[in-house]
Amino acid sequence: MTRPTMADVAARAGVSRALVSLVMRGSPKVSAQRRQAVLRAAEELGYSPHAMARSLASRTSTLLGVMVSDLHNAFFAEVVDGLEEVASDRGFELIINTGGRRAARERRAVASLLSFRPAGLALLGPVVAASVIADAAGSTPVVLVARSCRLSTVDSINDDGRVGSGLAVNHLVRLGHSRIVHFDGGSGSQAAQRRRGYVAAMRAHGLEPVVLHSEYTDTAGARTVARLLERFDPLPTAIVAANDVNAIGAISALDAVGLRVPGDISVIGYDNTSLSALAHIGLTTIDQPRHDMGRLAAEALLQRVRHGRTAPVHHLLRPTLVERASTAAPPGRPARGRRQGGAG
Amino acid sequence: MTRPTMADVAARAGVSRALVSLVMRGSPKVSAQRRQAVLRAAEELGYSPHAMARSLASRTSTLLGVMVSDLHNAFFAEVVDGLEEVASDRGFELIINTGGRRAARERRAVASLLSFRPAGLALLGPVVAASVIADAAGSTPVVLVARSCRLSTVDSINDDGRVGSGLAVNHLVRLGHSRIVHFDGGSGSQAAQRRRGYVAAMRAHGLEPVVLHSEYTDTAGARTVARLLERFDPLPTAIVAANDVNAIGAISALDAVGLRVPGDISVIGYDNTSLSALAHIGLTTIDQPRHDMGRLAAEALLQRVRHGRTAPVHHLLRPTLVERASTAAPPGRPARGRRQGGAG
DNA sequence: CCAACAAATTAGAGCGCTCCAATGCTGTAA
DNA sequence: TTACAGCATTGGAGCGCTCTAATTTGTTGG
Repeated sequence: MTRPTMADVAARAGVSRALVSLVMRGSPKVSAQRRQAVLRAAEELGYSPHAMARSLASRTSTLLGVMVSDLHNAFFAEVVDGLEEVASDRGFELIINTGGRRAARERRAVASLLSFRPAGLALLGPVVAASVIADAAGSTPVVLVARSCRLSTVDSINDDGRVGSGLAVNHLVRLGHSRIVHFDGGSGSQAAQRRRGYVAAMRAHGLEPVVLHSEYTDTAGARTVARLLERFDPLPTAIVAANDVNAIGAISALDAVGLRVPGDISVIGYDNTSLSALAHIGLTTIDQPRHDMGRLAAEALLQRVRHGRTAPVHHLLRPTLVERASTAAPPGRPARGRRQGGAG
Repeated sequence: MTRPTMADVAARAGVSRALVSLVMRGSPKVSAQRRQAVLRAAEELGYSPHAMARSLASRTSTLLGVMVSDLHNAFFAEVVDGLEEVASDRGFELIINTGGRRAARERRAVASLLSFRPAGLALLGPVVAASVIADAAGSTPVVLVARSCRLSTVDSINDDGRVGSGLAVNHLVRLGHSRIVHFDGGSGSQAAQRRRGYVAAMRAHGLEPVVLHSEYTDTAGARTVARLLERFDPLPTAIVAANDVNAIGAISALDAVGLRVPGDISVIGYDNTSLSALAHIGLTTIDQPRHDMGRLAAEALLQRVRHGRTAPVHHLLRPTLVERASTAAPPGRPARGRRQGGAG
């Protein structure tokens, strides 16, 4: 029942425990003959090294702690996926727990992860106080994802919500739009940045920004369309929605009153969820490189671990425009194909 | 830099290391006075026990290994969420890696998890050979999720795809439908079971089953509608789609030729993805209790760990019908509200 | 044939903890 | 006073490994 240990392998191979240790760690200073003997003995006994004992003895860890505010959220699940990819590639494992967006639970979750003395700690969308983060950073490298916090001791990975909204506005302006409104995400995360990006981009084009309060849900998107119809005449020709779900709600509300997307009005989402990619919906949207964020987070930790970097890095990733079928030239303009610009 | 150990706390509190150990484990056989002293010393030094050293010494683990075939997939992400909920509730942590649906990688992933000597191992949708699973089960409790494999040593958690399709058919029959077709999921996971459940339920109602080959994508759903329109006259009055995405594709294709859902034809999905809940779509669908599957998986492991259960358990969860707006009585029948039955 | 050196191997302490057996300490009964 | 509980406390071995320093083995040159 109890698994074989290094001593068992050593006994079977007729060598010392230390030699088995060297073989297991792939040391070059072992004769080919003994190596074979050890490997065979290990094979026969079904031996594999005990990672915890190894970690304790060597005072190093191959564990990366990950505190996810909410795994249910597809955004974080993909970040974790990216983290895992890099980690396992480099021989590290992820140890994960969640904080449920509650500071007290997050604090306990972080403490629990730290009790394993991980090589590093990634906090995904934490709501916990900066002091807790600083504390953690005192005992292991820490990287923050989707949370900015300019401590001098932690790395951070964020996407640039301002740039994203700017891309959306630029795309619409290029198509010929000028009456472009923004449905904002209220108090949701990143909403403020997206709003600022929209306003800045509009001003940069000499256009008047119009922000309608909304939320990150489809019903909010639909309600905001209703307000739009009441208050605006003429209607705007394009909507920069708070996110994809909000855009879907807006589109269905427009559809319900006989307005065609993109024929009468263009709509652009944000997040590039799997939703937006459905052929039926074909939503033009802004993609956040979630997977890359996870990868970069892992890289940041491993750089500190393996290369002893101490200066903080702060990645601000550029989102990209994913053009699909919900945007086109405004009505009255020459109808062009979905591709703007180009030689045709 | 280096964190304080038990010896540091003992020295500061003026007691032995063993006493500190007792206090840390909450033993009742410590005088209140010493306990205070130890706790204060620990507090002052910022001491917290080293989980790995503890685990090594006590020959127990508070780690549950989780091998996910694909975290990118929302289904598994939610299962992990359920696992995590129960685990952290019981003082366990999850250690996670992925196998990318490739047997060789999965084998390595499992080995890597086992090297931490976890208290148990959950395999989510593994494709690896049964022998590998049996091996793992030799050294720690194992639970399989979304993979049936009747080894006598492992537990399993699955949803019953046959029951789910049966629910869909029953629902439609109750609404008055009799010409009900199934778009199947081809060779996708669970597709065969859903197909069998559909066929069996139709036969049970004395109806003729009609299965059209399709796939788990929206474009496949649309293509299959095209085939339906070519070949069937009269058209069926209801479609049991392969899954939600397939249903969305079907609905948009029906919409494109002027057929109304549910006015002209009812459509029912499968999976209850976040997609189906959008107000705009309002897809009637079959819900798999993903979160519960994760919870049950964790419970199964912990029962073996804590209560020494050895007999395998095999949970086959009943999916449930989630009624929304894409199903109604067939045309020609008295139009009723969305709720069938009842006193009204 | 032996010193000198490099390469291969090993003994043993130690990582931070748990756990068992042993110790000290009080108070009560004989 | 001694004996003996009963409880609180402690010493020390040991969990499975790594790592340093020491030892053994093998090779070469004088």
